[in-house]
Amino acid sequence: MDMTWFEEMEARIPKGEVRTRFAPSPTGYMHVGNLRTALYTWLIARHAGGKFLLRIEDTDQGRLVEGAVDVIYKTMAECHLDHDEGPDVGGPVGPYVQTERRPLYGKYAELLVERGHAYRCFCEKTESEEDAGDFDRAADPCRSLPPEESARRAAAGEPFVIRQRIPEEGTTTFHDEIRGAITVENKTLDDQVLMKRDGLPTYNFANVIDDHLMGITHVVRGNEYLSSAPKYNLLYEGFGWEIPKYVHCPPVMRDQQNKMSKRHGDPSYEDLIAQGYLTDAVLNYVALLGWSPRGEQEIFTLDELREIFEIDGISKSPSIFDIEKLRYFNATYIRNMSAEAFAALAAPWIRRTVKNPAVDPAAIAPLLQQRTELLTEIPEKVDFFDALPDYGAELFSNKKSKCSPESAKEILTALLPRFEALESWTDEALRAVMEGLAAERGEFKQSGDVNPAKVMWAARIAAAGKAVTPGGAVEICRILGKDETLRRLKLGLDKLG
RNA sequence: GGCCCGUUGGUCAAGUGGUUAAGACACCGCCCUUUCACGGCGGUAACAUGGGUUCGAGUCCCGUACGGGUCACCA
Repeated sequence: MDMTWFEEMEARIPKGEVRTRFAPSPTGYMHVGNLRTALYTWLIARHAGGKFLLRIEDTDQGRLVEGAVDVIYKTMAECHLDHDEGPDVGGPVGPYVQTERRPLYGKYAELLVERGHAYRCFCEKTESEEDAGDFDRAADPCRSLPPEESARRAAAGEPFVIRQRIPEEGTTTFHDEIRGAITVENKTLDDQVLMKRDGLPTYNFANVIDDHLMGITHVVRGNEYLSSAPKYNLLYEGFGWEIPKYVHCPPVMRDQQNKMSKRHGDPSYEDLIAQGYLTDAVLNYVALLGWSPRGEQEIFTLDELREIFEIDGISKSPSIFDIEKLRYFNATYIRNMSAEAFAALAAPWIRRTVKNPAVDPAAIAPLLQQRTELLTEIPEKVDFFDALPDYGAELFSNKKSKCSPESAKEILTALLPRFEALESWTDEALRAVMEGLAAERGEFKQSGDVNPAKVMWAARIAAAGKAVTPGGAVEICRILGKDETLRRLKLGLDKLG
């Protein structure tokens, strides 16, 4: 074996900095759980001023999806999770696509065989999954094959897999950053396959090799790998490599029992965006799902998160994804935007139902900002600006403002000529007219102030044709414009007979 | 089944031997209010369970229950 090759590989590894990696397989979409793992991984690197790498794990050709890698790049960029090294930007420890790293793994497996930490197994492949679990290393004759014979049979072309040689006795302890030290007995570990019969590495083996060769200092991944961690450690020890820190994140659940899954119809990141959620709100929510900061603040920018993120704030137990709370975060993000930013964001959603070019979406947006939790609910909220809904006279009845169809008729009758006479069609003017009418009608509050409730209700119903609207009579009439408002008030009077 | 991990209100969660057991979402009530929202104030609601250790346990130890993960030549 050519030792200098291994030394060269070692020499490429950057030292003295925190390095983390996100290693998704290209499935065509981003799970919420994956997004959170990506975020935590990125935060750990950025908090420490280290490097964040992207590695594509595409060894499962069967699951390959066209364009899926682009989805990963696009999502990461959209979420501002920038990477320092990766397939697209290169880096010192490439290639960053697992299929391109294929030639590496066999060499390391052979090295392990030479050192006695792994061995060739020539046994027949077990076909059924049930039997596969029954592999008994004590009974495997290959485990104790003399090295010369093993090498001879391999050279003769006999097919084999390479298995890890787990010590029979003793225990292995590994350290998880979230839970602390965990010790297991070696006899409960199995001689897992490292290299498959087809010469390709298994996932676990490829991971160890790649993480080491890429200088990964913190291996951040799902809880499901917790029980294979001791085997990883034995592998690192077999190579004489430094063991990275493990951060096993608990899963994001859909309910008490089940992980979130596409199969159960749970939304992916892309689905959430399509449902009207904002990227920043999703990231903020997901950051707090399974991790908590020290104080009571909940709304954080990515920069703030990067400042304060600590691994020990990650929780040990699974978290249930609560769409209601995400909704709240989303609403908060919408409210906290500048009016201009919201107007720009809302405009296309307003235009879905408001086609009339005379109505300016920018005028409607301010009415919406405090009333929108999801962008997708905008179109139905503003549809009445485009076309007056078909409504019945009973809509004028309202207990709280003490309005009835009869009083509405009086009000509209009195309002029409005054609106017609209005020179300037502004909020102030409209308000003055309506409050003036209420005063004339003797509608006052206990405090003695004018109570325009009844007038406003009648005007708003006539103008909007809906019981619930964003904004009040004043704003709606102003946006509608004089001609359209007058037309609608007359129409209302018609309905009231 | 073996091994490993976990368990504070409906949900997210703080809490690291002494607290009236935070806070947020949701829910309910009140206030504000031209509808609906926003906002403000208040309320209901939790340490899975049984034993220890200790002057004192949500916090430490052991057992039990429940949940999850894993035990593939899948990733």
